[in-house]
Amino acid sequence: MIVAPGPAATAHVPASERIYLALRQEIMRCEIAPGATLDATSIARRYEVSKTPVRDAMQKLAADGLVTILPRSGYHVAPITFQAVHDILDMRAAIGPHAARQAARYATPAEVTLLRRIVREYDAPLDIGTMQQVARRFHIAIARCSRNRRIVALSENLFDELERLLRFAIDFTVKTGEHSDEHTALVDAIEAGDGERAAAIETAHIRSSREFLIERLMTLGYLSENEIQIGSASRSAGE
Amino acid sequence: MIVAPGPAATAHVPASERIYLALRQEIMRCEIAPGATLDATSIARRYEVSKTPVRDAMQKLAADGLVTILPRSGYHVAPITFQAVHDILDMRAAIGPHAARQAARYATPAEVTLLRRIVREYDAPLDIGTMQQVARRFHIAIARCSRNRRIVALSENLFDELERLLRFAIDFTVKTGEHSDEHTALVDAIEAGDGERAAAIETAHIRSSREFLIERLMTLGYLSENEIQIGSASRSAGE
DNA sequence: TTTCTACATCTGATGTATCAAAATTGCAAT
DNA sequence: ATTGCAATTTTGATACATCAGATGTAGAAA
Repeated sequence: MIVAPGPAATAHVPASERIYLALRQEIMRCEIAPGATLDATSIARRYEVSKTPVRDAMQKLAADGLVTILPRSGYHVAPITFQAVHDILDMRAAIGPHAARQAARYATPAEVTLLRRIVREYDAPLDIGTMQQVARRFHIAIARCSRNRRIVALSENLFDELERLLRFAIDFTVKTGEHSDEHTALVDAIEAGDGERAAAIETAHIRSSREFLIERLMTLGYLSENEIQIGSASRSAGE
Repeated sequence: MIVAPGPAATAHVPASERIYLALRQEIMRCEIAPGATLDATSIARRYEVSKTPVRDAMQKLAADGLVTILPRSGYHVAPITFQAVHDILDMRAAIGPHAARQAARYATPAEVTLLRRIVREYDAPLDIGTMQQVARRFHIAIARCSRNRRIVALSENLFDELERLLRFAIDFTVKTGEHSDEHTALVDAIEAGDGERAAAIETAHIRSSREFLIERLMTLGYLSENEIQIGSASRSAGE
């Protein structure tokens, strides 16, 4: 029962997936402006395919919340609103502490080792961009420890979207070096199996992170009053 | 101004939406068995449309997590696994208390009134089915108070899926009459603006709800060991 | 006879080209 | 300036073609 001479494991390039990934990346990097209208036909031309896979891609993007589909009208990439930023940060505040608490219950020694390895990456001075990447991996690793696939998927989604929303607001060249202690303490709590302490640390961490980001947005002129609106007037998204 | 003689206000029946809703309902009511394979062609015949809207519907269902798409292979309705039940209940444990806490911050008097009206429905003796409906409306009303659209959407999704997962396990004719106090206390805390108390009550509530459901599942013979598996062998979902 | 492998077939998803319907846009007329 | 109509644009749907994977059959080896 050796597995044959396998010509590599089916290197499928499911076309619609290609377009989905490509568009997703462009949207996330804001190479396609928030609020912009997407024309299925021209996209189909650009990627040299028909419109059907484009439709599939649009559906997937809509599922991610990256585009909204107005029936018989058009595909719009989600605008950046204060509401959206708030929702995401608030959602992290709901998920993060819970994930930390569950991680304290379920994390294996191997997983704790992985967490420590990630934390160590904070030692080097990092720009905000890569720091966010590290933070992303760290928190998603914790999410995995929670033994809840939904939480993992949701966490990934939140980080992705947050990255996009902040791309407008953050100067990615800024250097920072910090947080290492906080993260170490969190891993310690997880290793000790102290769920409440882990949750508390994560709560504080997310709160400070949230305040940092909000303040930064306000400093940079977004969030002037209590409304940021980059992109089309958000059609009240209906029911 | 006046909306024309309108043949009814554009009773848009966006075909793909029709099929999506129809299939969704069938899947949720387990009229289509968990783990079953869906044939796009026959579905297209059944609803007298082409395959394209069926594909769109499948994408949406996949986004809801109700079907999994194996590329070039088939559409399968999600099997019922212990993991799935666990994930959903755990997710509620993460979201619920946070929503309650935020509701305590943001709820308007009108919203509190609405919540009290819903709680009052518990006074009459209800079977489990309608009780779940009431519980659903109650918790979603709270989610709305949190001012976080994601939390609202996620809550709705969780309740929907939970309903499906439990349809196998619950005897919907059982009568129960309870919980009214717990819910009243929760609304009181929200009205008083006491977020921590609201969150604590919700935590306890979800915990007892969870235990009730798990115990019920075990009593009924599901969850024999620590695995329930209705439907196809869950292809280990990769990655 | 049994089993394993190689081949052929068949099913069903994926993609293309085309068409129809609806909405937005621009123009013209009042 | 506003309203109504027509033309363009773009989505939504259909029918058809293609292609990968699953299934079934037959033949060879044990």
